[in-house]
Amino acid sequence: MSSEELASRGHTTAAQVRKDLSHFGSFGKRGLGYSIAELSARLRAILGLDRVWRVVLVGAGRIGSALFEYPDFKMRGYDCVAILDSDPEKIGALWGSMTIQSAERLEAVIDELDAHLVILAVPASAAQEVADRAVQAGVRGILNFAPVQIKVPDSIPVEDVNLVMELESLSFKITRGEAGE
Amino acid sequence: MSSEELASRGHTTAAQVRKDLSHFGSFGKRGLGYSIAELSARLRAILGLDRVWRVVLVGAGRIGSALFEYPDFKMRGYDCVAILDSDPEKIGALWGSMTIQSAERLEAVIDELDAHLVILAVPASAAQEVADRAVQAGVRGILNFAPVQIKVPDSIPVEDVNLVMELESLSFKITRGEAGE
DNA sequence: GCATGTGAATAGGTTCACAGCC
DNA sequence: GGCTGTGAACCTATTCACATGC
Repeated sequence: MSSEELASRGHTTAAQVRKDLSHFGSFGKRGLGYSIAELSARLRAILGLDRVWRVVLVGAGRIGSALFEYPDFKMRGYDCVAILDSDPEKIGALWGSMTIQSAERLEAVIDELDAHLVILAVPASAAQEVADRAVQAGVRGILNFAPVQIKVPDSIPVEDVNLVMELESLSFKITRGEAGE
Repeated sequence: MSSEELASRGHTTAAQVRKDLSHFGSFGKRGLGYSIAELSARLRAILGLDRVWRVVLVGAGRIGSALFEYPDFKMRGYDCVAILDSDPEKIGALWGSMTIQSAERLEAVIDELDAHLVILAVPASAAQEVADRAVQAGVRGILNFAPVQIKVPDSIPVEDVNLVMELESLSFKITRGEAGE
């Protein structure tokens, strides 16, 4: 496949595709384009997707449940090894074959199960405390759904997903009359 | 509040805050800083948040449910005026005081209720068709949770939320050993 | 011949630093 | 004195265009 075709699929330009890829090496063949199989394998390695990431889900509410049921989740190499919640009503309940455990067990499960990532699907008021404890317990990265900026050491990457901000971005673009995407 | 303090709260620099704000006008007072009340009002107007946006939720699955229950949703000026699904088992069910309607009614509800935005919480296989119909019916913007790039006219902004990509971004940052955020 | 990979040119965005105003 | 608003300097990212290799 040519950089031209990759670009059109990815909402970008051919030059951009080539420049970006060249940053990590030289994967194509001149006159021919890129081999999908090879490109895919190389990119998976670069992105760190050629391994299993063990994930602890904190917060067994609706967002947590939506994530847990997401079909691509396990398929893409993310293994949810524990579900925690602080609500006594929920603790002990089963999601599929997994038992919801007490949020107090956060440090224990990260340590015992050697978890790499934590998904924060808790209320904003609890997010910072859970994040602090997770970092202390040795977690490597955090996916944060709580609508609050959490503070962690620079060495721990955090990705924020804030649904209201996505809607606000739409509002802005519509209001300004900008082009889409 | 000074640009310095705004910066520290927003994970950025004072110069950045001033430059960004200056793009939309001159909201501060020299020697004093910015009035929170005025700044907030001006930014809300710029972002188009000083009005109600009517939203149609398509897909009454777990993601849809998580969104619908999100407390900030209505509070921030987004009014969910209809919930649609194509599953006959779900049609007619109540979420709060709202009845889930047939997905066939998409054009009808957009038109009748003068909806501005559509939230796509449907499987990837259905996303493009729903998007096409929504655009045809006059929707102004789309929030897309389906893990697929939908094609719409340039004049219609689309925001994509892809949970797996957020995790992959974490994987990459951890693998490269980069700093967080 | 054809499409990559890459320097050079360009555009865009961030930081600096200070004049101007409170 | 303090802090904004902004041109100038700087840095990063995108686009161009072509030499290189299949």
